[in-house]
Amino acid sequence: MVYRRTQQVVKRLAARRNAILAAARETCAEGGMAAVQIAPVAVRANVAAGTVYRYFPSKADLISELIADVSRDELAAIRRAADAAPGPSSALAAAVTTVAVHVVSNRKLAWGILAEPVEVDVTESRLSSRREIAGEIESRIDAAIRAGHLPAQDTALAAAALLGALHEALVGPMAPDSFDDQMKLRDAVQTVTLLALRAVGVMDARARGLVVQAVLPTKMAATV
Amino acid sequence: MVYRRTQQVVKRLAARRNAILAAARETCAEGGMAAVQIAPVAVRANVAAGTVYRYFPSKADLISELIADVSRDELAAIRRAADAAPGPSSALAAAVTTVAVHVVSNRKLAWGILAEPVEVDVTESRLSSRREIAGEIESRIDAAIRAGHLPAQDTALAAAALLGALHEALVGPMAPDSFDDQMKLRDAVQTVTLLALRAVGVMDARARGLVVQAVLPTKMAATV
DNA sequence: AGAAGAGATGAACACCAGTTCAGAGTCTTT
DNA sequence: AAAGACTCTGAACTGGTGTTCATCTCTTCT
Repeated sequence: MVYRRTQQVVKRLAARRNAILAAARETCAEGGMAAVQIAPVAVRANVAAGTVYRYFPSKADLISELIADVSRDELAAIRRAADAAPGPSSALAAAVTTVAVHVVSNRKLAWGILAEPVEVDVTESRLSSRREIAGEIESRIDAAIRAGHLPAQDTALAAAALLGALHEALVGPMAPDSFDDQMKLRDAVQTVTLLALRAVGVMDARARGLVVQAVLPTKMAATV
Repeated sequence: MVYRRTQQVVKRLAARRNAILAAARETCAEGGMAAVQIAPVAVRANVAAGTVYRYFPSKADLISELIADVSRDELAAIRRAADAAPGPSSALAAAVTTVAVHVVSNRKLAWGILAEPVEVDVTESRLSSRREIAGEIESRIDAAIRAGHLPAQDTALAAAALLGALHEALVGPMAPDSFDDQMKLRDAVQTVTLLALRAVGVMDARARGLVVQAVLPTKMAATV
């Protein structure tokens, strides 16, 4: 007898897989990576614990996919924002601002994806996630250098440093407990973006202008 | 009967405690925080596993003390370097360079202390460690501002961002696998220090001068 | 409708490092 | 020297979470 998956089943399987991933993402956004355990995620996705293993070989795989997923969305958002900017410097400012806004708006998730301790080994996917984002920033820095807006420099190191600055200032443990009102949040984003632009060599006066332009069009409540 | 600890015993107890902490530190420097487990540390310190619990109530306490210990040394080194500098800007440059050199020279340890996933909860001690170091950097930034060398700004956020940049660029997962030769290491330190100084608003030309001055006197092989 | 393949279930299992504690060893006092 | 107090030992215990698998349910094909 030849059993063949009907279209309906294929769809249901895909939906389940997505439901599990979505459940993991929501769980992470609410309680951080520590809360992403098989049992709770399964409950949230309306499946049994064992079912999770029919879709993901192990917890490490589940979390790796989660990280890749979030990372993909983030990268797309950065590209969108940067591509919409009028010039290389604005593009860089827009990229940086986008990252800043996203991480402050979704700190638990960002922290979980980026740095929060996990039992299983997810260093690989975290690394490639960082590489993707850093690569994008790096190419924007590079474009600005080629346009003569920035001094020549080690772009890889600069990109890494920029992201590190954003993360530590906005989502790390030292970041203010809560950016309660929109204004404080906006201030923090502006300050850090300004810092980042100056770091790569944008002149102070020019940087201020770029920051204002970059922050204005950004939906502050953006979801990662 | 009144039992009284003789001086010799007090000394031995203290020595043992130090031996355990030292063993933990060495273990962390070699294998990262993941390697800091009670059994291996006990073996290294030449005591039984149970003995560790006569000196530290739990693994969390042991690691917290380890973090505090390293942090204390680091803070002292930063102060020493900064205080020896001729002016506020040089002091800031010296402080940043010191951190940079220390973290690249001891990456496994730095990563373990700063950000590596741990089973137990050490967020508190990591937080205060960061606060101490960031506070020192912050006050140096503040001094430079008061001296009119830097524009006014949110110093707390700036200090956090600076440290984040150093960490991500030099010890994070994206940092080059190894700064094999002294020259590469020196280059990385210089580049990142330059980036950091520009971030807080030091003019590019001036920043370059400060970096060269700051890097020169630093023992590159410094131990944290 | 019924047989057979595929998917889902969830209780039971396995693993593993932190922690405990009864007994052995060491030091202090009389 | 002997008793009492403190310290050390390390094998056994514990707790919690990822993972498995015998069983059940659902789907496909004749």
